[in-house]
Amino acid sequence: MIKLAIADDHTMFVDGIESILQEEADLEVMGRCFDGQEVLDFLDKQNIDVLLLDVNLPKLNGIQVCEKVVATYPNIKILAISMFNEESYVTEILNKGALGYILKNTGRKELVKAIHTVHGGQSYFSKEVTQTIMKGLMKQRMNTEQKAKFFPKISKREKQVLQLIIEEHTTQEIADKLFISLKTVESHRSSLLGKMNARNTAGLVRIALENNMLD
Amino acid sequence: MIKLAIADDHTMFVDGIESILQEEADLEVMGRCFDGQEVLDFLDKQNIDVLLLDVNLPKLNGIQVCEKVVATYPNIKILAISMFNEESYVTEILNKGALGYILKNTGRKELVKAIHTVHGGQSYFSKEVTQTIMKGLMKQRMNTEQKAKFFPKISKREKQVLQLIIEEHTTQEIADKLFISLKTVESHRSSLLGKMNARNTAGLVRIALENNMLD
DNA sequence: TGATAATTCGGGGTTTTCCCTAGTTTTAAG
DNA sequence: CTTAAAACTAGGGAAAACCCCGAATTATCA
Repeated sequence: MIKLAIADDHTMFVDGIESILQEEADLEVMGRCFDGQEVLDFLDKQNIDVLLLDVNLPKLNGIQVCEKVVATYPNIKILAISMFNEESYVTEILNKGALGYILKNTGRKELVKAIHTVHGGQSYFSKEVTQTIMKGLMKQRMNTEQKAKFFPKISKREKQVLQLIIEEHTTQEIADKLFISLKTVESHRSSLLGKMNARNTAGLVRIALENNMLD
Repeated sequence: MIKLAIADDHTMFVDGIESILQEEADLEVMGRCFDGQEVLDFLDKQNIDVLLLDVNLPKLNGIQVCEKVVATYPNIKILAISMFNEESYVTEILNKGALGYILKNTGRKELVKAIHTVHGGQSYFSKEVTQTIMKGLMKQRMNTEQKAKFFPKISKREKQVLQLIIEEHTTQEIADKLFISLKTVESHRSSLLGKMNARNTAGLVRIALENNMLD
């Protein structure tokens, strides 16, 4: 008997998964959690084998939850479930110790298979996710310059500049606010364009907002 | 016995709903559709009472599907189901003839209740959705000046330009794409800045993304 | 300690965006 | 049907953003 917990903020979805899994004789859903904090509280009291974890959770997101769970309960296998086949999501949560990553458009058979695979200690990915991971591996073979384009690691100062750009401040205004030269801010802008692989300010703002790069 | 069909592109979600509804004696799921076209094809062959319709469907979206279904099969009650409590979604699909609108974070009890209510010809909304509708009504009571400030009505052309700006195209590129002059696009940009109360491109993108002004 | 990244700044230039004005066409309302 | 508002079109000039070059100092991490 594999003991499970489901963490997703969409009740209907949790209900659905639970119904599906009830029909499996060797699977038992022990708990349902609707945000990241609930997951941690639940694991405090209950022991489980596999955690079905949505990447986009309120309060603590799936990545943060995954990190904490892996650190505290290394025996729990984590299967990430998400609407989005986003490389950043996939790589981040896998780096934090999740064993599998499946999309919400996978069928019941594949879901059950994924749970069994992960429970056995092996990793499992949806077909689409595998492609995404492959793409990620390709990038790792690239040199640092190219890598930087795909994995935006922006510095503290760059983040400040980015924040002010998004708040509609001009380069001159940003320079005044940060007590640095106009040219320095331009330099940071240029770095941001390169790192985030954006062509202009519009891209900078879009990518920053879409990837929640602000605090 | 209420005959149902489910239209949603996330298999896992459809499976879940189906499992939930199987436990209800008086509900029967007749069909599952994964995009808008499938819904229309299915209704050609099969007669149902209630259609559970996701707003964000591939090929034909839920709003388009709703319009067609209401026109062709006026007896079918439509219950919209969505991840998003977005006013534009809610009002649009209700205008097209949907009877109810519930979010995917509503529980199984409420789902079943919503189906019964809609089947009886009455409308049903999630609590959050009701608030959204209320907010919408409040807006209608405002004068045009206030409305413009908070709810910028941008024209068709302006929307096209805005979309392309967000996709990082320059003014020249946009002009070429739309077969109009550089100066005309600049003019549209200027109008957008005024209507959306933005100071520059960064603000344009931020406001557009935060308010879901794109299709 | 030694390489790497971050932060700072400058010159000099091109490209893009922004502002103001203004004509024509389309739409909506009286 | 007339008229006003809006949408769409555009030009010239100013401001801002972007690019390529180079370079110094300071942090950081292996």
